[in-house]
Amino acid sequence: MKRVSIKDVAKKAGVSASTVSYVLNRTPTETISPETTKRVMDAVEKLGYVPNLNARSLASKYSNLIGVLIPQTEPGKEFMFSNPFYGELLSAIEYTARQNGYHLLLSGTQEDQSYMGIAQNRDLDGIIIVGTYPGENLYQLKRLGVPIVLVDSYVKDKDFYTVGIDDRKGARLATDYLIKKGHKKIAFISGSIRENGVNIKRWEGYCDAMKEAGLSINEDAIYSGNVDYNYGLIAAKQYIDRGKNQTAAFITADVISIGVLKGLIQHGVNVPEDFSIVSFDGVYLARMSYPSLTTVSQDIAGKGKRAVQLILDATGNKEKSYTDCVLPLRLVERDSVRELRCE
Amino acid sequence: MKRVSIKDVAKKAGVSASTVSYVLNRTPTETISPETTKRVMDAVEKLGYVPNLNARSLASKYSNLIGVLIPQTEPGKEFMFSNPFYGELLSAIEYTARQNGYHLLLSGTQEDQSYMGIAQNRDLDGIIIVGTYPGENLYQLKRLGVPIVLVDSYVKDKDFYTVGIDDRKGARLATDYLIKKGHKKIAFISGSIRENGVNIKRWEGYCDAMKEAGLSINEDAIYSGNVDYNYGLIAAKQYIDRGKNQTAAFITADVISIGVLKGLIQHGVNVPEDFSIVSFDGVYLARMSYPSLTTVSQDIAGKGKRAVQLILDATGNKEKSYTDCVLPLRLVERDSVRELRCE
DNA sequence: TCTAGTTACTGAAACGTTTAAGTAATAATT
DNA sequence: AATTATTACTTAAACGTTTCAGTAACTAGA
Repeated sequence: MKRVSIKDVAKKAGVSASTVSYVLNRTPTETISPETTKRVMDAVEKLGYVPNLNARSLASKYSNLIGVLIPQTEPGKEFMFSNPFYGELLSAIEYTARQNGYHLLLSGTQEDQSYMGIAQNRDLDGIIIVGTYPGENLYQLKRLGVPIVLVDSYVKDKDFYTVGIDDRKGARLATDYLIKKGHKKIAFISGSIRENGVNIKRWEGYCDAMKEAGLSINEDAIYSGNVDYNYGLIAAKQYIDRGKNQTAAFITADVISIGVLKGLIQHGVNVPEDFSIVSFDGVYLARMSYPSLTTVSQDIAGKGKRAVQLILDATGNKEKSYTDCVLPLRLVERDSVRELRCE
Repeated sequence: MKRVSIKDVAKKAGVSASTVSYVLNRTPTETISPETTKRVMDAVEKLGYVPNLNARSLASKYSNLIGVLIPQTEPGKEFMFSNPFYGELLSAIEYTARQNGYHLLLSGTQEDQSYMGIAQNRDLDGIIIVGTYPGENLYQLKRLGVPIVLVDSYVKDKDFYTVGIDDRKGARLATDYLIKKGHKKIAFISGSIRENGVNIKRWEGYCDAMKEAGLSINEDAIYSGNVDYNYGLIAAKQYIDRGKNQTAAFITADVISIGVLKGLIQHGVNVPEDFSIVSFDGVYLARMSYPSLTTVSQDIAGKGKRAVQLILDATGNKEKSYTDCVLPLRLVERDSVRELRCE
């Protein structure tokens, strides 16, 4: 299966290989006559020539490839996407990249693992890392000298671009909403609360709101586990076991909320009649459930788009603008919250 | 940002570049002494050398890259993954690939678009194409001479490997189940019914079951649209508008079912009390809903795994075994079906 | 008319690997 | 002791591009 190379095109067009390259890349410093251009393009067409991007990237240090690292949420398990948020984000990244002639090199990551092998390998033009934490495996990547975009990370380092949201404010928005609706005993249900992670920010936002409203935060109102459906089931069970001491919850991810919803119903607790939920993310799932979820909705598509654009801009040598990108949030009211009348 | 190359390692270890290459690739025909091996490995370690896979693949025609093409379900829209099935499948593919030292080159596809540009570019070791239809853009790819795995396609061509399920049998399984539960008027709700697609097979399976049971298929029991949540809402509305003439439905995708579920509830039709649903796929979503869905469940993880393995085996020159891979199905009983007592 | 500039190319090195073929030293066979 | 094998390497070509540094022909300026 002989592949057609630039030399074949050159021969057919009766020019040198470099001329073909110049024609194809419209290098602005070179001047090629219209007739030659046409002859080359005809040959390209006729032979069905597609440049080999491996060779191009080897020669030019420019690969049209963006690496995307998404955490493997359950180590050892097959499903990287136990949270649909990742799928939607990836989808937006892929779409934007493709619109701009880029492709994606996708890899799941475990935290203990070096990112280097994945990243150094192929002269990537940029790397998008989702939800990572500070650590050596991350800082190593700086050596590559390519733009790196951190999505949803609280890593403080000027060498990285970031795309995120104001998690603290968002959590506050959610909690305030419940308070406004008359709730006083509000649970906090989230994934694991780790330093420099999004959940700790959301926890802070929750505390902000509670404190400002003069409400106390009881130990037994705090639930923390994995960010997945199963944990939602577990949290619901715990809520029952602990004695149903809250009338509402702020839940930091829609997937968890869906699990909680299911768990509660199984135990005869109805949402929103008996229990109100405001959650976070705004994935598609949030509108699919019954009742649908009132949630702090992120612009997930915007997040992916921005991440790619930051890399494109950085590659195109534009000034490092928007180096930290904070996207807006809005609370979407749906059906999972009941207004509590004052007793 | 000087990258360290094989020559740097060679110099440091006091050997030639080819020796380093031989050490690293454990080429079986070459013999390298233990001492040299150690010296090279030490140098690699010390310099933090990682081979450039672009160069490797240029020289060796072997890239450790698998291309994955997933249909962009809604052209022009950002979400390639409007059906969570794709996310789960991709996830399994990624995991298996990574376990074997491969990475994924991901691209969404529109049907009218040539696959060539995406695929020829980078000396892929194999290509996995999800849910495609016969067409020139597909057959062109044969020229590349790399193994191609078609997932969920009814393309008859011995040059492709396939991984799929028996859609017809699965649909029959679903419909039979409803019939066994006493239903006689059973709707068929699916994505667009196209030649050589999965939906036409599922339609056939539905017909098989109905015919065998001596049940008639009414025009107004057939619903066809997109494979997404929104279409489910629409179908539910149509069901109401057409006069609620069925007691149950076989729905060909869980996402659609979720939409139908929601649409019905909004119109006061309860599942399973007033209407029963058996659907297809077995995505996570199916257990998350309320009521959870009785569904014909595929081994999605197995599908992804098999697809990757077929490529690995083909690359490793093993005999073309399992060239057509049909994975098992099973009906998972959950809460969306009610038994109809005979009247 | 001579020099300097411009236009439209070409030649060849370079990118970082792999791998076929070659070589020198030592070991085994006759 | 001479020949053949084996071991442990090295050399150099090749993979398919890009791009720097020419170069030849023509044009413009003095």
